[in-house]
Amino acid sequence: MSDPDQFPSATANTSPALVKQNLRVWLKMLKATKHVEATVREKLRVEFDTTLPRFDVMAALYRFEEGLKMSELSSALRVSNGNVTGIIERLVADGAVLRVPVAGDKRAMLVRLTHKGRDEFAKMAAAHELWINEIFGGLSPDTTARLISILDTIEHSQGLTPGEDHDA
Amino acid sequence: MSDPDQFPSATANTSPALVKQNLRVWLKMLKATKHVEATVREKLRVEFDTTLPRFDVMAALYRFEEGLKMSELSSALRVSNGNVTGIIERLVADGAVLRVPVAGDKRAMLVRLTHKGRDEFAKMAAAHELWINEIFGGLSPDTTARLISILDTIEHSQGLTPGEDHDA
DNA sequence: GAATAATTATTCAAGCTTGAAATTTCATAC
DNA sequence: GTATGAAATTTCAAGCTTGAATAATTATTC
Repeated sequence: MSDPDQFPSATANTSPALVKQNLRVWLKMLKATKHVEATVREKLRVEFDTTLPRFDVMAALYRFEEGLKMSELSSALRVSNGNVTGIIERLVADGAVLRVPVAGDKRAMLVRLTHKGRDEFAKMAAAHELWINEIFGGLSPDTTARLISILDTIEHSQGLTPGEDHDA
Repeated sequence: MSDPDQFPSATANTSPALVKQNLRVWLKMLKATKHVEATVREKLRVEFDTTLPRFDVMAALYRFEEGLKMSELSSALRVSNGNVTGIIERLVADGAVLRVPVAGDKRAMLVRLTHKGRDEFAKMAAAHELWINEIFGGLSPDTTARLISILDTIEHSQGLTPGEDHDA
C-alpha cells in the first residue's frame, strides 16, 4: 500500500493560500464530474429513454446474476433504503427486474434482472463504455493511472463521517 | 495553452484494455466526488440545517452583491430554470434572499442575498473551506496542481453535447 | 416462551431536478 | 400600431433523494 500522493504534514493545517488551492481543486473536480455525468444522463435519456439512477441499479444487479437483497442493493449504491424501493418499483413495472422472496426470511426480498433487463442493460453498458471512452480517451495511460492514484488518496482521506468508508 | 495531458492519438479509438481503464478511472472519479459531496451535504445539514443546493445558490449570489437575474443564476449553476425558482422561493421565505424587479424589464427578476443571507453564508463558507481542506489537505501542492491540469483536459474533452461548455 | 432488541423493507413528507408547456413581456418587422 | 418571434419566468408532471417513522419479521436474552 504505497501512498505517493500523501503529503507529509498530512491533515488540515495548511496556509491560507493552500486552503484556497484545495477549494479550487475541489470545485474543479466537482465541475468535471458533473460535466461527465450530465453527458451520460442526456445520452441515456435520448438514446435509451432511461435515467442514470435506473442505469446504476441495473449495473449493480447485472454484476450479481443471483440477485441482491434490497438492503444489499442500497448499500452497494450508497443510497437510502427508501430510494431503491421506488426505482425498483418502476423497473419491475417495466419488466426489467423481478422480485423473489428469500427462503427462510419473510422480511427480505431478492431483486434481480429479468432476461429482458439483462439484454437491455448489456446494450446500454456497451454504449456507456464508448461515451466514457470518448471523454477519457484523450488521457494517456500514465495520466489515468496517476489520476486513479490521486483519487484514491482523496477517497481515503480524513474528514469522512458519512459511512466511514475504507473499503475497495 | 499547454496541454500536457492530451494524449497524442487523441479521441476515442483505443484498445479494449484502455477502454476498460477509462471506465475504471471514471467510476473512481465519480466515487471520490460523491464521497466529498456526501460529506459536505451532511455537514451542511447537521451544522447549519441547510442543503447543498441552497448553499450553491447562496454561493453564486454572494459573488454578485448587486444580484443576479433568475436566468443568470440558473445558467451560472448549470441547472434548469424551474429548479432555481423553487430554491429561491424557500430562501426568500427564510429571509435569506430578496427579489427586486428589474427597472425597464417587467419580465426579469433580480435576486440577491439579504444582509442576513450574507452573514449566514459567510459562516457556512468559512466552515466549508475547512471541511474541504481536511479532505484535500493530504495532497501536496504539486499533486493538486497536477489534478487540476488533468481535470481541465477532461472538461475540455470531446463527447460533450450538454451545454457545449468551453468556458473558464 | 416472553420480552427486548436488531434487521429488513416500505411509507411518508419535504425538497431537489429535469424537460416541456404556458405566461408574460419585450423587441422587431411590416 | 399590429403581428410575429424572442426572452424571462413560472408552472407542471414525473422521477430522484433523503432521513425519519412505521410495520413486519427474526434474533437474542432472560
